Amino acid sequence: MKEKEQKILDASLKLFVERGFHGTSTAEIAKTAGVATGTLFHYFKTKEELINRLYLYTKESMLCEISEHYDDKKAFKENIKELWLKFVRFGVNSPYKFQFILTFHCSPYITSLTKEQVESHAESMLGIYKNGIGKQKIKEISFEMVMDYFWGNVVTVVTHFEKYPEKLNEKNLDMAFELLWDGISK
Amino acid sequence: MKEKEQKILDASLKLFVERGFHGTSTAEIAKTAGVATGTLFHYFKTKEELINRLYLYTKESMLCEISEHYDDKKAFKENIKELWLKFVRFGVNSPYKFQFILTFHCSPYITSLTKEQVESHAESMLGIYKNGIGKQKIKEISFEMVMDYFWGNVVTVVTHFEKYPEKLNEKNLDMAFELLWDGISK
Amino acid sequence: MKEKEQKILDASLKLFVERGFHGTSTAEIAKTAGVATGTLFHYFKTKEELINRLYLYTKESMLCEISEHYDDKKAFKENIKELWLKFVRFGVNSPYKFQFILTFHCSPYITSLTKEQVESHAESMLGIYKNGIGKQKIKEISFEMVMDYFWGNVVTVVTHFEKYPEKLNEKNLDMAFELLWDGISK
Amino acid sequence: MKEKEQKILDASLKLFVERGFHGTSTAEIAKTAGVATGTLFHYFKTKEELINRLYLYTKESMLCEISEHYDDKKAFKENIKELWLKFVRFGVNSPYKFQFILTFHCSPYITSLTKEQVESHAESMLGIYKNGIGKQKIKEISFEMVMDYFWGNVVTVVTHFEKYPEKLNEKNLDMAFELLWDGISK
DNA sequence: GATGAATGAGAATTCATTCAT
DNA sequence: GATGAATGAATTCTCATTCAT
Repeated sequence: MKEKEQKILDASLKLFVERGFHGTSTAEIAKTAGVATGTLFHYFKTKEELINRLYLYTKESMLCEISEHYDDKKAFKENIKELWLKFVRFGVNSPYKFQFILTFHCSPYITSLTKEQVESHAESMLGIYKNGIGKQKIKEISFEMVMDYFWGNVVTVVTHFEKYPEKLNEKNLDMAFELLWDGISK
Repeated sequence: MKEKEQKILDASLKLFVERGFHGTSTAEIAKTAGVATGTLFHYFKTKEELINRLYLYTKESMLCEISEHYDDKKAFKENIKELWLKFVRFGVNSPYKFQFILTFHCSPYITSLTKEQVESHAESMLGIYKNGIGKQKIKEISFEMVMDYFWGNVVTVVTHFEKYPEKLNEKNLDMAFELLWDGISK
Repeated sequence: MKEKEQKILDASLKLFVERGFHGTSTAEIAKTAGVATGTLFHYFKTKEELINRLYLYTKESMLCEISEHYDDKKAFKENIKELWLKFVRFGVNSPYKFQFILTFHCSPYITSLTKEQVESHAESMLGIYKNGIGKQKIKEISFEMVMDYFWGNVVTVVTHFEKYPEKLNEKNLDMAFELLWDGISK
Repeated sequence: MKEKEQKILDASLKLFVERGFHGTSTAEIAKTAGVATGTLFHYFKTKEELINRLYLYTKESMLCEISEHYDDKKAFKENIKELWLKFVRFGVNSPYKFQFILTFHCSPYITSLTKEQVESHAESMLGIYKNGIGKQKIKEISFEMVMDYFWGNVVTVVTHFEKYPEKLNEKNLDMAFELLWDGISK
């Protein structure tokens, strides 16, 4: 990716999260990125294309950092905790990207075409779920509920540590995971 | 409250949730409410005042429906479940108001002055928390964490049942609460 | 005139002078006058009618205070000084009315119909002029020039004493008149 | 200065003089200037900035044309007449600029910051005044009064010749100056 | 007479987008 | 590729005027 293109993505990530899509003008993005407005439209045909490309970029960033593989040698709880930790760490380390995905996942600016382009984290979760059910480790609740609960928990925890950064340490992370685990495990 | 004022609040609640603050024009709000644009500005000096008054209104609506009292005769778990249910039911019955509070609670359009005007639900939660800790019913985690976890759980559950309305029944509500309870209880 | 009608005239005189015609809203006039907007439009069909009636009112006020008669017994200079003094005193004592006439005499809001309704001070001036020319007291310059010079002088003097109110005394008034007199007299 | 910027200044000069600040819409200015409304706001951030920049521009125009130097070789009267003529000629040749300065010099739209940026014509006048007093050529009246009288006279004369353009000739200009000179000289 | 809620055309200003350089 | 002047539709907000009470 060209340097200016990257700068535009970075600037718009920050601004879209802080002020929303309609609250951010392309002029501001260009200014923040240190380029001319014409340059922005050279790389991104429209503002909508910009936010869609930004969505692809952030989602890829996240999936890249997650990319876990279920490890049969480890205990089931370890496997799920590892996945959980990866999401939480991504959220804590890349708060803008995390918040962007959170905010714009359901927004009308992200076309369904874009959404199709990113494989969801559902697949890896589905494996874990089936395994957990099979081994009778987790309660018999629907896959959708577990998915939503897992993700909701990640969001809650990331948001919490963003509010109270001084609380972010291994012990509290472990405790936070136990809240999730004790909730879903048998 | 005057009839037209109410219609404007209703219309803006819907539109702000669906399209965001900057994504909704005052002309659209007025049209949806069935009044002239001038009328909107007769009741609300600026668009910002409108969203702030809307915030006060929705928050009051919620607190009005929650307004629980801790009942010593009931078991601790019953008490906390009742509070949880009230929030979830509010979210399910008033999805726009619930989503509005969720989206705009942290938005820069809501002034701190407005936020001061609504007593948070923290107070009732604090009573329950202390009681739970005292009776050694809940894990020894910080109050802030319990608060965030409780609220995050409510959000997750409401969102889930909005996605899958056919799943909304007593049994699934109970199961959803158990996810929370087993997480935070000793 | 009804009390509220008078209050509206007073309020609009002040506001039109301070902020101009378009810079003053009827709502502000009503508020300053202590009446409802509807009341303003009860007494004055339109904003334009208001400023036209205000023009008639201020012009009448002035002409009423001027209303001089040429006195053959007095010296020619005395006669003209008396007229000059009356204008200057009106300007100093009723600065809003004076400024209003000054500003709106040539404005497009005052219809020619309105202007016709007020006899100008030209008539009395014409008498003086002819007399002055006849007695060979004043230079042989056109009537129009004398008129404009006389009136320009009044405006200059009134404006000057408004800027430096501490200088307003008999001596300085006399000196100011001499500037005019020595200019136009032979 | 860019071509479109100049066209906007020219158009607003005409319209502000003819209809006043609030009586002129930015849309009209843009239309008259032959540019889009957006272009106006590209060069002038607000309507207020426009009128302030216009004030600087007109005042500079005038001072540029005046820029006299007292010439000791000439008679005192000649010197003062030359200055007077320059002002009158500016007013006659640039009636819009002259009227604009006249109307907006005391208006609240022109910020004091703007006024500071233009050196007044007072300085050259002060030199003439001191010289005149010193040579016992002019009456012993305050500097402020002479200033106001001189300027008031210029305004009167310019306005008069605008009303009666057919009267504008050397002879009448001389006569008009004599009105001023005989007024202030000993 | 007096009120002020209601109206909608019009005001100043913003902004995504284009295009000549 | 890069720039930023230029555009005009859309936005927030104002205001003269009306009319039911």
